[in-house]
Amino acid sequence: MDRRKRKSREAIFNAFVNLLSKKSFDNITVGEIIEQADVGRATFYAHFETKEFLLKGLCAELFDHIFESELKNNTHRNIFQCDAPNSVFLHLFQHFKKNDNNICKLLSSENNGLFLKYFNDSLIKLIKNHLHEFQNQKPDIVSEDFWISYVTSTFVNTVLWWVEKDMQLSPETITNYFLAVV
Amino acid sequence: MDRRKRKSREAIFNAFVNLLSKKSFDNITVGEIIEQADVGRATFYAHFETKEFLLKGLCAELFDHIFESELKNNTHRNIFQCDAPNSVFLHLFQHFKKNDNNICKLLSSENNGLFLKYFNDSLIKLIKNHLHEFQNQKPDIVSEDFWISYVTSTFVNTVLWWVEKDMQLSPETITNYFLAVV
DNA sequence: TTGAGTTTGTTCGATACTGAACAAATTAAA
DNA sequence: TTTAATTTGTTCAGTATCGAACAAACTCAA
Repeated sequence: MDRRKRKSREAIFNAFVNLLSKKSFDNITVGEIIEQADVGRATFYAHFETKEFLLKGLCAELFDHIFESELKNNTHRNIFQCDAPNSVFLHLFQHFKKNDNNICKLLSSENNGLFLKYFNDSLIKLIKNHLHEFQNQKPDIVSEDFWISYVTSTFVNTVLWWVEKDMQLSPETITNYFLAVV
Repeated sequence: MDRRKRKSREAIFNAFVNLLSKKSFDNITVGEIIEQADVGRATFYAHFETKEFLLKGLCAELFDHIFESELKNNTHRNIFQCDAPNSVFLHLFQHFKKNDNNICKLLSSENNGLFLKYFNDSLIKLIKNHLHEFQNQKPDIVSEDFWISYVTSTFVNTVLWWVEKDMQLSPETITNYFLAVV
């Protein structure tokens, strides 16, 4: 990616998450974002159609990172940085625990609907790749699609519950909780 | 200044002073600077003719800040930030004490010749503006030019001596030392 | 409801930056 | 000295960003 694109993109993401740590998504204006990101208005809209797409992009960035660390050839520059563990689920919990870029604020926010939607959508793709890990638990009656949807929503709910309890359990423990129920 | 120019300029300055804190001016290559600054080669040369001009620019930036805080309307964005005291000399000593952007490395470096030259040149302009503070000390025999040169070099030597002694004396004390001898 | 102020999203000419290539100068090693 | 490798400084077509303006949509108090 062109150096300028990468810089603008990172600047906008960083400004966005900084603002998210202070106020809710709905109360953040594009004007505030571009001011904090120190980029022009036209630049913002060259990258993101709307504020919602920015949020979507942030989620994509998170899951890109998760996907990539799976493939082990972590070459491209991503705003999320860590040493990826074996389990993708543990990996995700760890990122939430680290509260990378205040991502948790998005989950526990009053207006988390949009984020949850993206979260869910991205997660489904991830779960599909790891379906084999749950294959033997799947009851024969249910369809695969339903099974994927079930595992995904269970994961989302586990995360929500965990965040609501201020993430007092360790990422390892909550991962085991999740694996135990599905 | 155009947002892009300002950003590139700041990035290059910051990369430069970071490198200066690790190695001497002569051992720093333009390649290293642009890598750390994360800008293209052509961009560097669009801003600075050579590495020497970069150093010159850094000095200018420091003295611009000093001059500006004198005029009290500190509007434009400068890489040096502080609350300016009454005495410009104290102000300068304070910046050295803070070691803003490793500026001291430049003074105590083996190859400080070039920097000292710029330092001296910039300082002369500053001293000229404050000549009235030393006017009653000037012997009648000596010319004004000589007097300026004398005060300037005395200040430079005071700074060098102070830095050499690891700046153990407070900025206030060393300022008084300086004012006492001239 | 009205009107003033804010925010959104778009437009466009001007400009800075990119990336890649290149010859020339410098440095280091053989 | 000769050679290889590094570094310098320049060039240029392609692209992203700038800044400033603008209409349209929205907000909210009067």
